Amino acid sequence: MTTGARQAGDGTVAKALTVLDAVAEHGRPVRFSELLEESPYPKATLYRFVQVLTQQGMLSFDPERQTYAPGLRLVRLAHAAWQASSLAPIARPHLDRLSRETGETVHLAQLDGGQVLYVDKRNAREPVAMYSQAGKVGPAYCTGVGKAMLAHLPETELAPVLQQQSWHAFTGKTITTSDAMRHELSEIRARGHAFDDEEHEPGIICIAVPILTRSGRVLGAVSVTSTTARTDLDGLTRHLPALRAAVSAIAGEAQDWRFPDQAAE
Amino acid sequence: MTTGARQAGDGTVAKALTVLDAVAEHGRPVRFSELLEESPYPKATLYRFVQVLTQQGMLSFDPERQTYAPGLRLVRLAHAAWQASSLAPIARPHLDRLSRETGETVHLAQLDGGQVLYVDKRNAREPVAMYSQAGKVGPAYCTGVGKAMLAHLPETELAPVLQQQSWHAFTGKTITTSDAMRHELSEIRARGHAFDDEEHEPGIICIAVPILTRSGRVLGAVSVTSTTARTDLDGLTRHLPALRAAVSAIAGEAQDWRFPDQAAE
DNA sequence: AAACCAAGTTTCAAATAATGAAACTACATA
DNA sequence: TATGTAGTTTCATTATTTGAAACTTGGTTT
Repeated sequence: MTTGARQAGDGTVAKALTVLDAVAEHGRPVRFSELLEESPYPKATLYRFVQVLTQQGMLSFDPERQTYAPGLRLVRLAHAAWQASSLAPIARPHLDRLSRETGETVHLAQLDGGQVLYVDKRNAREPVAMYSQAGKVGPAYCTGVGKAMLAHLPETELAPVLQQQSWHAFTGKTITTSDAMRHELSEIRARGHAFDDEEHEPGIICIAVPILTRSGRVLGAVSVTSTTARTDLDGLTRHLPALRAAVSAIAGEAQDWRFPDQAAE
Repeated sequence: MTTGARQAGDGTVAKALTVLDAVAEHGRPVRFSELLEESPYPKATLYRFVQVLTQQGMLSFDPERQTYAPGLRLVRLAHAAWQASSLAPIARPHLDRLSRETGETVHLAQLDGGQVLYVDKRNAREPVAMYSQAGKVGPAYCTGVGKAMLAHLPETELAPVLQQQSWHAFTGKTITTSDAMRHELSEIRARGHAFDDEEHEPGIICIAVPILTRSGRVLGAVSVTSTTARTDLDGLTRHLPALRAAVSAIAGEAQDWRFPDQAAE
């Protein structure tokens, strides 16, 4: 095994994906020269990567502007990813109903690498959503869905995750230490649901419930979000029955469908 | 010496992406052996590809069941792609409005490699089971959005695309030859909008309008879909004003956003 | 108009990574 | 224990990638 300086020289595919990331991170069409500035690769090498990726549909090239953007092949792949590796397809009808019943914003999230990945979402007003809203990641330590999931992680998984958190104080109410979080998590465990009391964004509050397998393994979480202008934490608890109903329906179907028990790793 | 131009054997990256596609197409976690069966590559080679892709986060591996699924990095990239290179973010409010006004299913599509890629969708108030979801691909020659876009393709792009079509007769009304299609396309061009008269699915009809730049380049298309049980082609034309309004709004914003006259920001 | 410049594209020998048959391991089943 | 199946590793061979530099293109300055 090559320890020490692990250069990017350990795989052509890896390097090409680096370039893909670079384009994606811009969020706007990018010029070749812009990529070149940030790239560790020489002109000709980067040029070839960009050519291959474009030819493969992973990037799209606008010949008028001479700019590169993420390609439509990625959109296609996304559909598959969303279908296959998330709870979203199972949860869809239940989120729809929850959204109708509560009239509030609804989130479905899963835990990934210590972060919260929003896998699906219903807006307070719009009844239909796409995977477009998946792919957004957020902090685990200051969101309702994040804390709901952390509360049910076994210690061996929880410890490293807590270590990864940035503990940035987004608001005055953000929990910013591991110890405080462990206390909060035990309360959430006892209570069965988590709140986000403006810990991430001022004025935004939510109530969240974890999706668990029968054996207690965490699959994800669902939350109902509102604003302090419209209600308060107590007010949110009136959505609990609907929230619990949705979560247990999702858990039941997920169990049958795809997540037989036993933890990984 | 350049060997005879063979198929996709022209790059490691391309081959790896092929593997990605294979996993994505399954729509469920796949075993290594399943991939091996379909793969043109020998065991060791495929194994290395899968290893690299997993290590890179493009695939995720479930060690319990020894299965591969599309990975989280892919979800993130895909989100970026959807945001940056599709019309969806621009079109969103307009699709919402069109959906409200018509009460029917609304599709936003783009052309990708001779196929129709549905990049966004709004369901009808009465949901009808249908073959289309955001991120899915469909045939260009027998869908309203597909024909609307083909009608405005320059000849140099149209010819190869027509050659790629399968011309499978999904229904008795499907157009199944290039010549018939060229005639249909000229009618669509003259008329300004395309119909799908049960050419893809029995009972499903739609009206579609292309999204064009000022210079006439095709960006995408929007359609309003209904069923023969509820209306007919003439009936669909009453949605034309709303459809045109949505399309021209999208075209206008797309022009500003994606094709600015000056690089700014 | 000529000179210049910047961005993008191509070349080619050297360096490197990919290849794949076969051997090996792990685990399940007879 | 024997046998089969799925997954993993090895390593000499082969093909691909690499990147400095030269070249092209299109636009701007002198």
